[in-house]
Amino acid sequence: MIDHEGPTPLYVQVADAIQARIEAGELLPDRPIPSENQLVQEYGIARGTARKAIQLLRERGLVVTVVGRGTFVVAEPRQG
Amino acid sequence: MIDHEGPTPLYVQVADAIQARIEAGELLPDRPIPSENQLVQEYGIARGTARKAIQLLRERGLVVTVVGRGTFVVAEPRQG
DNA sequence: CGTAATTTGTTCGTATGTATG
DNA sequence: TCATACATACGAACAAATTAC
Repeated sequence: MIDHEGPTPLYVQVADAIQARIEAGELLPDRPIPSENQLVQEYGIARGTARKAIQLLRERGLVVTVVGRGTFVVAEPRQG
Repeated sequence: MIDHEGPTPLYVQVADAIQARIEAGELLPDRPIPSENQLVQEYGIARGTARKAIQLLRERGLVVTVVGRGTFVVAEPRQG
């Protein structure tokens, strides 16, 4: 699922994978995505890599992060 | 007692130190080891580091942890 | 019964050092 | 030199379980 060798950075692959899970309806609006540590487990990556992936998703406007709580799928997947 | 500079990770040093205290009979079977906050004070470390040290001791089969109570020295230090 | 204090569990924020390409 | 990636470590906030009052 994640290619640790290929040219695409891991954090981009992980961000894309999570985005796919959101668009597939596996991860629902206002509900949390897996925690950083869970992403570390699921994808076999370092925490810093998980954080960069989540940061990418924030920049894409797909999630919001709350300290001490987690990162949540935004209610409106892009809109005004 | 704890070397904050050397190559050995702090959490390993702290785990080793606690194990030594168990083997020396300072920390007795079925009795609690110092709480995470006490370890923070005693060793001048962060709580996360104390938790990683305790996790190591659990993996070594030396202690068991109970939520809201504490971490206890196992009755049988390895046996069948 | 409710409240507070203690203790472990979980989560994100940040910084540093190391290694690789 | 820079980006990527991992490991370590400290800090802060939030949460749940237990115990004392």
